Amino acid sequence: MTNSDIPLRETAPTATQAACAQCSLGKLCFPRALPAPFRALLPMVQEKRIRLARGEFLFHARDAQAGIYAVKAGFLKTCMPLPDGQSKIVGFHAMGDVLGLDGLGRGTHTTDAMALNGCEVCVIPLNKFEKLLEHPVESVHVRQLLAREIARIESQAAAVGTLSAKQLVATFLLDTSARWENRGYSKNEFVLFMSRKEIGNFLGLTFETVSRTLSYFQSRQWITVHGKNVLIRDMPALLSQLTQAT
Amino acid sequence: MTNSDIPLRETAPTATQAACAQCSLGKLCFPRALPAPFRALLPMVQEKRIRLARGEFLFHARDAQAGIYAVKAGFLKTCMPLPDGQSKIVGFHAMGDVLGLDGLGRGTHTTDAMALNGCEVCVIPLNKFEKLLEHPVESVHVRQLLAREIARIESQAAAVGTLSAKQLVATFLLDTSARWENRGYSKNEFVLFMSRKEIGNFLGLTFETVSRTLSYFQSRQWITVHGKNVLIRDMPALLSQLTQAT
DNA sequence: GCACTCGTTTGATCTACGTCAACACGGCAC
DNA sequence: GTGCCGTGTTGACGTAGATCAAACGAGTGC
Repeated sequence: MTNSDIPLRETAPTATQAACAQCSLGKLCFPRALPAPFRALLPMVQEKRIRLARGEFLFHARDAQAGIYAVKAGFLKTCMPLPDGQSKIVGFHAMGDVLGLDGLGRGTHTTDAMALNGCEVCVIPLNKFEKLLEHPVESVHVRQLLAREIARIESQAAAVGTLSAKQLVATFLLDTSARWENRGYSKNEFVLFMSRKEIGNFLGLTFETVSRTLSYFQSRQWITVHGKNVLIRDMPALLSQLTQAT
Repeated sequence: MTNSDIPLRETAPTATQAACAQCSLGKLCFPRALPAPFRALLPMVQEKRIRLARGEFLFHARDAQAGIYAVKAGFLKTCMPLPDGQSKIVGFHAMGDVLGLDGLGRGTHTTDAMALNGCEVCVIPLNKFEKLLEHPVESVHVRQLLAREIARIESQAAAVGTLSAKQLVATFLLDTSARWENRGYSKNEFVLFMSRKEIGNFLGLTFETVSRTLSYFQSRQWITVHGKNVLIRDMPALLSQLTQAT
């Protein structure tokens, strides 16, 4: 719990820092969101990168928390185990997302995190993360990350179990579109990085219903789907679904 | 953003501090969870208490965030507005709960908070809250509150939209029971402080289904319900519902 | 006392979505 | 090429829970 042994500003540049500086994540990435004067902190927090193959786990629920993770490349899902042995996907995560914050409360994770394809993830070990948090600026940043996560999950929780299948799938497409747009890609044309089954699990629907609903949207010319490729052709029509009575 | 003008430890005891020291919330309350050396901070953070009548709002979604709230007495619900004009209950809150954390991310609330009955709520204005957070111990405490909130909502989101009505209502009863027990009351006999309609909204069910499910549990002698009064007579039977196939 | 409202229970029916099942497509091994 | 397997689409049918409806009890005002 002492913070006197960390030479905050004096740390010399290292290979890691250089790597961060060149990182394609740019301002999306968690450490990079630091204001310029605090960039020198980076070498201290970032320990290593992990590569994960499709299906590998970044962490498991009930694992002692090892650290905080920033997704550099690839896609992951986080799943919450249910009492009946099933498990439910609570989030999809892409480049620039931060994972593992759920462990800050109790020191153990509450979800599993699994790679959906080849992934590269930066790891900040927990003890280094704690040191970093002694810095007020960074502390505020993390609090904002946590609060935004609360807002995101709350709105997800509100949607599932209230909205109809059409509303849910429309919401999902629009959310995915917005995420791609935020990352500088087209908001109208993108590739889904998860299967119909995973979308269904996430939305509380069966994969057949997801498939049928996508087909329905396509039959109305609102979208074009070929496997995982999606082209949005009528965004307003999708938006109007959200306000439909049923 | 300066922190030099706050005489942290020198503050003399005040009426407010005395009030906190005698407060019936004890260690449940947010400021009281501070370790003893930091109790002196209290007079600085707690500005006032608000009284709310049934149906009054503590804050609205999109309000600029005014502060952080600790429930001293009574019950509240937080509701998230949905795009179709409906609104969904995302949480019930009782004595000792902290509200308003969702606003830390963007500075505006994402939910409405409404009193379910007569309430008394302690308010920590945001600027004072920020000052308090400059203290590392308190900063950790808030981070834990946030992380727990994430875990709570995540597991709620996982349940709704996946579980059957019987599973949802059983979970709800068991959660409510655990909350009462945490506060030092009986875990087998308690009073629901919300209507069937509100339970249904929270769980993603209609109030008729909630009512029918409670009647079903009663017909099996697992519980006794008279209006809002609940007596749990067979906790294991309720627990076994959670692991039922359907 | 009566009238009125709101919350709750219970019954009868309807429907969105789940379930089961058949088939098509694409990638991969060989 | 052929066979296989995982993923996706589409159809037929079943059901959990929504919807519609009626009746009851507890409050509240007068």
